[in-house]
Amino acid sequence: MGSVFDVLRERGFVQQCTDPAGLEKLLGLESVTYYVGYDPTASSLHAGSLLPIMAMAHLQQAGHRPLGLIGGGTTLIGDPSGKTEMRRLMLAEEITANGVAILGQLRRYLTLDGTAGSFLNNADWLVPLNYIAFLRDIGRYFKVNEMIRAEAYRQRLEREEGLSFIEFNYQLLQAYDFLVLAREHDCRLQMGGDDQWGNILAGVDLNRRIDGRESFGLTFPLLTPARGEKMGKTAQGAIWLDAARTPPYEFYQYWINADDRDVPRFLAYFTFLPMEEVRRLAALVGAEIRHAKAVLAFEVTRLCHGEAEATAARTASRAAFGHTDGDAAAIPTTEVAAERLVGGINIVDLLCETGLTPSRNQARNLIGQGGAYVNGEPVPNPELILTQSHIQDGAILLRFGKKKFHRVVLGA
RNA sequence: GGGUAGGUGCCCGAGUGGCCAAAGGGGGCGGACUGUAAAUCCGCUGCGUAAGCUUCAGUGGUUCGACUCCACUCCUGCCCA
Repeated sequence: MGSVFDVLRERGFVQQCTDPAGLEKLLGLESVTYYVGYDPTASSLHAGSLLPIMAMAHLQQAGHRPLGLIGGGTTLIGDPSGKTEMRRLMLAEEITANGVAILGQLRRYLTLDGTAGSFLNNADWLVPLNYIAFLRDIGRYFKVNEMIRAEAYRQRLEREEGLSFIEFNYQLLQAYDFLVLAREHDCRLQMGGDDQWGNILAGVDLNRRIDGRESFGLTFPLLTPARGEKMGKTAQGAIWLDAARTPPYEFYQYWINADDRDVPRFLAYFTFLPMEEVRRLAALVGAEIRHAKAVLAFEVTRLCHGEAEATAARTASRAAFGHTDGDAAAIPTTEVAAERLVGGINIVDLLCETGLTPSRNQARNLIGQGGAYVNGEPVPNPELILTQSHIQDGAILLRFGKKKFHRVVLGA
């Protein structure tokens, strides 16, 4: 029987670890408290954050104790790691509100009841810090020549943007976080993206040097999808975990549209399917891969938004793409007053109103290129007027290109 | 603080008085081909039905006319202190 560490390893979560053998042993001996920090820079986490969340969930399922840490204090400064430019400084109230929202999202994956796991904000101990005391007690352990050797800082130093002093301090604060968590919550393990390796190491070092306490660090691979931007980001924007920002239907579509090459690891990372099943699905070839994508999309959506939403998203997706005649209600929908349809609505106006198209020019452009459809029929010209006769099964189905659907229904 | 080089559309990056809504590339989008995949090929990519309008860090100025010239402001890199 494999250990949790084996599970993490097998699923591809382990990029670097300060002491794999030691950590594996510890995880086998006792319930270990571990943490991952999340930056409350937005009121929602996005698909990219799912990787650490899933890792945390695997560990909790094995009986270990997660600490969900919000970087409320560090976000007041800005993290330079892997970022090409300095973050906008944010207001404290905004950061706190974001933290609350993020906690709600973490709770869908983790139990953070204060016993099985906890939720913390580093603003609690970072904000009251005394500068002189901090320099004396913590700062003395950091060597600048070592720090600038770290990849994250080196990149910044080489770029044109420069690196401000407060950002440079991030590593000290993150290391200090680990020290505090180790002392007050007996936290033994910090995990994070591979770009956090330097910061995590700094914390492990600090624990050893100040308290003589052994702690561990583990990083996840930085996920770069086969095509496109960072994980969880599309050119249209991020894929948020918040249903208000990214409706379950769109969330589902994001995953079902995954690149073939990403499917095997996505299944391992973002679902709890047993690895035998993952391997079976990953072995599919050609058009069959679509089955694997459907499973991926459903599972990830189910974990994030629940069974009902996932089912609705799947049904709507199947209906939209012509696989079945199911209920398409989960497709993004706009209500239009009945009387307006009596007079007739111009297709360009409607395209803009539904948000399918950001401007009238682009709506016309799309129509000109044959990329706009009403109920599956290409829109012949921008002068097309839609009336009640276009309603089919209670809605007008607009389509933008091959994949973007939108329903228009009668409203009050 | 001194010197110097810069700030251009989603990003990178040309442009250096009119021919510029602004080259080129990337990205994105549409079409064809497919499997709601990739690769490839073709097209589109500020707003406006149009006339036209608003963009090239900001403000003011010179000029018939400025992204291009001048002044000041803000921001950034590099060198010096």
